[in-house]
Amino acid sequence: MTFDEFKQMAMVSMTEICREIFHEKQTSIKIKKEAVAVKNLVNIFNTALKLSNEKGFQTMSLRDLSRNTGLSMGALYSYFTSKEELLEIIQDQGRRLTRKILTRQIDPNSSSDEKLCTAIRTHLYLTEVLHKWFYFSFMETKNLEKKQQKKSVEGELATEQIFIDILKQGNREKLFHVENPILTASVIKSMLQDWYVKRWKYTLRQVTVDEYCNFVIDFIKSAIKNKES
Amino acid sequence: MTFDEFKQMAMVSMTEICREIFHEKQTSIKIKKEAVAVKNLVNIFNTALKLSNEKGFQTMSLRDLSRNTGLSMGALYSYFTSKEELLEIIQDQGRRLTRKILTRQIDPNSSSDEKLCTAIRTHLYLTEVLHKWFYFSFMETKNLEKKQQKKSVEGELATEQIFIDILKQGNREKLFHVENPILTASVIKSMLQDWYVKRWKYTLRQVTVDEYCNFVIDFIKSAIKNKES
DNA sequence: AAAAAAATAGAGCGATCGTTCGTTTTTTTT
DNA sequence: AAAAAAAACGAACGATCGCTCTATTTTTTT
Repeated sequence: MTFDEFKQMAMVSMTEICREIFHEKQTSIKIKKEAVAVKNLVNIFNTALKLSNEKGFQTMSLRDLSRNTGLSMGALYSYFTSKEELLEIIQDQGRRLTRKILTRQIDPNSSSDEKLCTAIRTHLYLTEVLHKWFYFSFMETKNLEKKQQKKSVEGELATEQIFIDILKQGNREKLFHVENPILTASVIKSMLQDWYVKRWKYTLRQVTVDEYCNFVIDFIKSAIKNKES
Repeated sequence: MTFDEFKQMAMVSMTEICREIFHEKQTSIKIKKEAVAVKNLVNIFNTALKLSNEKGFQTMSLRDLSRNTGLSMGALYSYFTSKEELLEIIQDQGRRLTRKILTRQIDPNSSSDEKLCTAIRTHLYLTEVLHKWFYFSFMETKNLEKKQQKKSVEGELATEQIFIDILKQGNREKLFHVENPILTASVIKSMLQDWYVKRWKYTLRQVTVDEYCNFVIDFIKSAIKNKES
């Protein structure tokens, strides 16, 4: 799957998930018609992400959000009951999308070597498409309430576990030689994270997502490949 | 130098720098006596860092800061002219300390191999001791005004340049084989960053700074060492 | 096209924010 | 110990925050 196909898939999923949210949050959302609700939800989420990435969610006032979405204060509060809830919905929406796409991509019957490449590529493509959400999620986690914070941590550790499992499989297959799979997965994840956290740096240096992807795969493989075979 | 020695050095530098700030910011600071000023500045900075790391600088109100430092609102405003300025002073203070310590440690006449180890170790020790500041700086950069943001970016790129230079020296000395020193330095930096950004994860897994340090050095070396020699 | 329902608008509320400033307390000097 | 200087105090101010609620506009149904 190329990056452009990936991008399109994510876009479709975005409105899909807004439709899901509309049906699940009937108690919070005062709007009756799906078409209206979904259209405005997409607008609200995208605008909130844009503003939050510029100056942080806390600093973004709902009047900012009102001005930038073109919706009045009253209209906004037809889609969520509090600013806190908006934060939670956005986080939740991103987690759904991530899970939906990640599990779809990795073929469980492939070799550790292939799995590693696919996992890295998928993760980078995903964070490239959903850059704003990942950056937002990364920055705002500590502002969530404890319960939501826990979900965020679980999501993070789950992603890491995927890499731990791949590395262990690689050890069994004698393709990799990894003494400490946990720390290795940690540093792999830190490299993937850098792509969306320090996005400005790579934009500045005109590094594309495919270039970065290939570089990271080569770097990791030369660090962990089994030299005895 | 062991980690404990390193820790003590940073503590001394902390009050040193508060003394510097006191003398330079005479226009902002209304306090006359150095001893009083330095004592309270240290208190204010440490408390502000603590609160900011819990809930973000923007969310921390000056009444929070007042309560936690034991100083009144009026007293606080004897040490800075605005909340914005406080943010800038803290950022500036951290940058000074980083520069002061990093340049002190690396011996320009050593081999690339040694330099790499020293740079990694020093960076990790430094971020361990000044964890709160590094985390704060990382999280709050986007809330600075453009001019201060630029300083922050410059600091980041300067640190990265240190690694780029070491890698290039390693290529010349035939100790390393690094095709893309810029991207390699980038991912090295991302691993070092993970230590203070995802501190909770390593605390949870009971990984010490020395363990992480040794692991990262091994990982990087096995990725970049010249296999033809 | 009139009536009903749905959606939006935006002024207004109490709370809290950053900041100021006259007063009080503490420290230093005489 | 009295006078002067330095430091700390904390109530008060205007601005802005999240949020609500009624009036108005838009859309749908009859």
